[in-house]
Amino acid sequence: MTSQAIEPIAITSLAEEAFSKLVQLITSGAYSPGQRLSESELARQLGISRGPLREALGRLEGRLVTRTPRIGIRVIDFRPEEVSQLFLVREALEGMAARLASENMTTGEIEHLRALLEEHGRQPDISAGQAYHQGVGDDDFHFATIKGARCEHLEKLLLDQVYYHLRLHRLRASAQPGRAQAAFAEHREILAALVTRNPDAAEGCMRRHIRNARLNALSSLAGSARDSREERWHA
Amino acid sequence: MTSQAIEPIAITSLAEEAFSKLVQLITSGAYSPGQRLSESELARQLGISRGPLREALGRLEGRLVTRTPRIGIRVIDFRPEEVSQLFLVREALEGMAARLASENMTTGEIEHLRALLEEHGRQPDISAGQAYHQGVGDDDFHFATIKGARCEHLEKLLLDQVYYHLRLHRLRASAQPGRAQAAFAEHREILAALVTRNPDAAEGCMRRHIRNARLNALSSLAGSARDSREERWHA
DNA sequence: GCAAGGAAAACTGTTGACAGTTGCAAGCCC
DNA sequence: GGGCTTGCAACTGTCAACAGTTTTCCTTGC
Repeated sequence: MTSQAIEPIAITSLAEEAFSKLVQLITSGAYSPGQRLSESELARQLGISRGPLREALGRLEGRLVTRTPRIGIRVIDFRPEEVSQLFLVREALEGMAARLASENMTTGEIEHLRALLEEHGRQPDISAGQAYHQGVGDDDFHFATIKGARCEHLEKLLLDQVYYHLRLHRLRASAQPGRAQAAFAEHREILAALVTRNPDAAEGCMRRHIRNARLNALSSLAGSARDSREERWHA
Repeated sequence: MTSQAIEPIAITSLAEEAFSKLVQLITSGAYSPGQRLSESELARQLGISRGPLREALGRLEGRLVTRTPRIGIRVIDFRPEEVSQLFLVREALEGMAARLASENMTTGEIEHLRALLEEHGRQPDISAGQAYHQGVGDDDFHFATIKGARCEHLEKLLLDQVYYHLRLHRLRASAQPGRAQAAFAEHREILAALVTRNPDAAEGCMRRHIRNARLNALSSLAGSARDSREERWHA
């Protein structure tokens, strides 16, 4: 007898798979903000009938698309003042996340964060003031901090909504000279507050960091420089 | 010639109407947290085919219902620690809303809020420590404060998500003796900060108020007293 | 050349039918 | 009596067809 465990077949549906696929397509830039999505065309491309597709699009409604009855579906498109608001929401939620992280993160997680920043600090682009390339997933400073907060609601709002919106709008970093360095320095201040388990400092530093990111994003929008599809939504 | 303006016919769809109807049904308590919803039965009761209903349920997914493929739909049901988290999110968002309201509310709006509290203060139930009956819509202190913040993202998150969840779970107020009076007093402190246009004070008072509401809700849950369907999600 | 109108194509919204799956009840066996 | 198995009804997931609406393109007239 072999002790090979049999993996259960993952149960899914076409609607679910279409939803995931569309989230990935939209947030990766395959469609621009404001772009019209044709249900008929999408169904053809995905190789499914329109029923489950409509269901998936329903799930996306109010998150990444807007639907006008009888007209169709568009990828959401924020006005500049809405982008600004997004950072206010982010400030509130990520400030709270940092506060909770200072209380709930394990020693190992904080160490991971420290090592992450150390590695980030070796990027030549930062000292040159050009860019701050962050990792993805666990290697992203913000992602790791949010996870460390141990608050599913917060996490869900940030990762499944706020961050999608940031990605969709390609908010640029380092448009201002020296911003990459400043962002990195701010990360280090946040880490210091986490290490000392100081909730007020953690929240305060994170909020200031997001406020600076907001100012940076706003000046980018003022320049109307939407020429790059490179994802820089952070700092 | 009459100058009677002709109102355009509102364009909607069965899916949209079903969505609105379901939101109302779920948040008004027609279905309990965790309850199974039958698509076949709902379609019969609403008098529509299952297509648009599935679309409406798709929109509700991740907001007020969870779907398990091939099994069906359930009204969301938060564990106690998730309820607690909901108040942390609320604290962050409503704290920010109060900050923005102190900066953005018109004199008329602040006056309306003052009049609202004055009227609330005449409720005999409050001095008796029994309950704090709040109005609905514009006559609700929190609702009015959030509107006064002038931040659509914040408003949408709070009114279309956080508050739905609070209503769904029937979080009780005034379970602790004296809570109604304390809640009312806290409202007045928030108002004072708004009147003086002090963002830090407004945020600080609102956050403390929500923290106290959280403690109150948690002690209600500890008592496992879910015997009333009366909607008291506030204080 | 431009604007208006009409026709056709493509689209969106909805329904009903079919296939596969799940849950419940009844029957049988120990 | 309890547990297990089987069968059937009801359900969920999907598709294709139909009806109504919108968009696009072409023609005509000024």
